[in-house]
This record gives sequence, C-alpha cells and structure tokens, in this order.
Amino acid sequence: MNQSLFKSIYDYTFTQDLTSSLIVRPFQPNEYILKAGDQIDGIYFLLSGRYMVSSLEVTGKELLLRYCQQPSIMGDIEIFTDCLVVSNCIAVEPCEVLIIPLEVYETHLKIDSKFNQLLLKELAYKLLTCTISSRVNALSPVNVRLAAYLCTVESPTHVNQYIKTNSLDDVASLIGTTKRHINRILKDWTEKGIISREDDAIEILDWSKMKEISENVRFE
Amino acid sequence: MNQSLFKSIYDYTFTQDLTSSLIVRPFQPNEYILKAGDQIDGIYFLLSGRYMVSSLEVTGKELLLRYCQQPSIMGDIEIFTDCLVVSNCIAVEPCEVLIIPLEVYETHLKIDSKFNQLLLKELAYKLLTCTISSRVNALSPVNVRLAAYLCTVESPTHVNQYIKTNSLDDVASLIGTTKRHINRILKDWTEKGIISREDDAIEILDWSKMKEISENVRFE
DNA sequence: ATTAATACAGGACAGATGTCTCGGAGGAAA
DNA sequence: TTTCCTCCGAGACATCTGTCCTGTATTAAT
Repeated sequence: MNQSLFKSIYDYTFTQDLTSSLIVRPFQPNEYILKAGDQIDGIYFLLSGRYMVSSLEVTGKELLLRYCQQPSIMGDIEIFTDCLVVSNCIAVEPCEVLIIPLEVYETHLKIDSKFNQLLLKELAYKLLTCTISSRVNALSPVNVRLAAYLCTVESPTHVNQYIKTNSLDDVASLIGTTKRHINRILKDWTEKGIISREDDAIEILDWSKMKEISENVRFE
Repeated sequence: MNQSLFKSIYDYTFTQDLTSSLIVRPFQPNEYILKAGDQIDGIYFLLSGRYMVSSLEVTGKELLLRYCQQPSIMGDIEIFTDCLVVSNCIAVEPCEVLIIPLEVYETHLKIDSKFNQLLLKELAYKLLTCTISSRVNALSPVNVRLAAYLCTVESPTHVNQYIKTNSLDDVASLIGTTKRHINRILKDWTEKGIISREDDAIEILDWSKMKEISENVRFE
C-alpha cells in the first residue's frame, strides 16, 4: 500500500501495524465498486480514477446522483446508518480503491479521533453538495441538466470533444428524462450550431455556449 | 442543562466539567435558529419542537429541504466543511436547542470518539435521507409534492386541520412551484371532495386520499 | 439479393406547469 | 357612501416534457 499517496490525498497516516490489513483493489470501467443491496464490508477510499453514483428507481430506471474523483469515500453512509448499500458506485475510468475492512475500523480506527475527523469532513462535504444538487435538480429543466451532464463528463482524458452517444438511453435515465426529449434538445442545439451530430458521436462546437446553458450546475 | 434528557435523545453523557459551558436556548415559532450566510458558532442539538430547513435560491425564492424533529443536529455541515451557514433553520414550533460552543468542541469533544460517533451517525443519516429525497423530489410532480407537504406539516399540535390561505405563496415556493399551480391543484381536489376551501383556510376532508396522493413522500 | 428484425430520429399529441392578465371581493380612506 | 387600492382566484396562452407511433436505415438471417 502506498502510504504517501494516501497521505497526500486524505492527509492521514496509518499506524504501521495496520498497513498489512488494508487492501488495494483495481476496478475496470463499468465495473461495480459497490452495488445497491449488497452488504457493506468496509470503508472504501478512492485513490485514482473516477466513478459515478447512481440509484435504481422503482420504475427500474437509474438516476445519476454524482460523479466522484479523489478524495472520495464510499461505504460511510451504510456503516453509520447500518443499512445495505443504497447506491451503485460504478467505475467510469480505471480506478484504484483502498479498502479498510469493517473489523479493522471497529477495532483500531473507531477510537482514532484524527481518522474520525477525516470521515466527518467527507460526510459533511457530501451532504453539502447533495443539498445543493437536490435544489438544482428540483428547479432545473432538462436542457440545463443535459448541458451540465456534458460539462461534467468533460475531463482531461476526453481530449477530443466527442461524447459517445451509443448510450443516449443511458444518458437519458442518468439525468432523469427520456431519450425522446434528449433528441429534441440535441436537435435544437444542432440547429443553433452549438453541437453537431455525426455517426454515433456528438461534437460540441461551442463550449462557452454549452457552459452558459448549464448555468454552472455540475453533477459533482 | 438536563443531562438525562440529552442522554435519552442522543445516547451520550457529557463529562461533569462541561455542563457549565453548554447553553440551552428556546426559540419561538418562525424564529431563525440558523440563518444562511451567518458564521457558525457551535453545534446545535434539538431537544424539543420542530424546525424546517430551507434554502434561498438565486431567484430569491426559498425551497423547502426538510422538517426536523429530535434527534437532530445543526451546524455540523458548516463546521466540518468550514463554510458559512448554508440553509435556514426556522422553528415551526416552540423549540429548545442545546448549543455546544465551537471552542468547547475543539478543546474537549474533538478527541472524544464516542461523541464523534454520534456526529457521524447523524451526518450519515442526513445524507441518506437527502439522497433519497433528492431522487424523489426530482421525479415527483407538484400534486404529489403538495400532498406530501400537507402530510408532513400535519402534526399532533395542528389539532385543527386547516391551512391558512394567506401563506399559499409561501407553500408554493417551499415546494418549488407557483401559487397559480397550487390553486389549480386545490381546485381539482375541491371538485373531487378531498378538501374544501372556506374563507382563508383549507380543510382536508379525506386524509386517506391525501396520503394516497402523496405516494409516501415526506419532507423529513 | 431478398426478407426480417432491430434501432433510432423525429412527428403528433396530451398532460403538466409557468407567465401574463383580468375581474371581483374586501378593506381603507375621503 | 363612494372611490381607490390590494389581494386572490382563475382564464388564456406558451412552454416543457412524456407517450405513442411511424418511416427509414442498418444489421442479421435465409
């Protein structure tokens, strides 16, 4: 386990005797890091990569809750409210995750106030952003949410400004709408010269306009 | 300070030397317990009464986030993300609140892992419910949200089941819509015999129907 | 090559919701 | 009492968004 990497991300150093109990696991894109309904077995710390959090609705559709980069902790809600995993965490890039098994937390870290401060900071941050996005989601029309989605998935690894559309259906359920409506908005943007559609991809021609439409809403 | 009351609500006992530093403050209905933009000065523990959490939008409207009863903690987000108060907490009933001044937390409780566990549990619980309501809010039409609002504010203290009409504007912004649309829905419900409007009040005639419409959504 | 199956964009329509506006009720001032 | 002002409910209209459906293109099977 790379101590100094963890230290640089989370500003916390494990005592020597714990490092052997900690697990570092890689995840491939589209692989579930946590799956809703599972029993939680530890506290997960993202070391590298990006993942998305989504939840399954009664309708069977999924709704995007957020994208996460490090520092980001998984499993804390479940452990402290003592419930099954509530949301799916799915890697969207190759990820590395440090897992602290639940027993290790219970026996060694529960009484470590520095470690608890780390968890408190992260939970408070997640709650803060959830509060913000809750309002935004309730008050933003679909075109704003779609623009926000496109701006959110734009990342340094997307060097070209193409976004695969082989999953328009996914995008639709992720932002809580239908593919029909996405198409309507994309057509409108195409006519306005903000994007162009070719084959199975969307090219964003006017990023500044796109950012303007998104009204600074982001899913992160 | 009533030790045993706090113990029974939060399952935590303060050490003797702290009780003199803790403050218990009463709040009247409509009084701000915390006001967005203020500097936070401590951790607030609700002992009795109910308050609502709302946030101010760029538009100047406010949006209802939730109603809270004990056990409920305020100020934790702000302290751990080190930011100004993000949401208004407004008493809706006479409330009693125990305030732990920030210095007291910093010097005595920050290193108290039992106390930190209490905070972690509460934050995780808030995040869990925020996650759930975020989805629900995004996907529920206004009639469901209005019914949910009415079901939420129904409490033992509201012996009469009347809602003042002069606050329809407030209700509208609280659930993120307009008074016009509220009126439309109320008219529909009146025609269906679910409610009746008289003078400046609304009487709910058919609570079971109202609960059915609300689809179990609640602002708490 | 022809046919069948699938997927996808978009037309048509309906329902939900916001904005603008007006007419009536009630209260305050003259 | 008359006039004026304010507030409220609701009509009219526009926009947003979901559902249903169709025509076309692409792919798969024969």
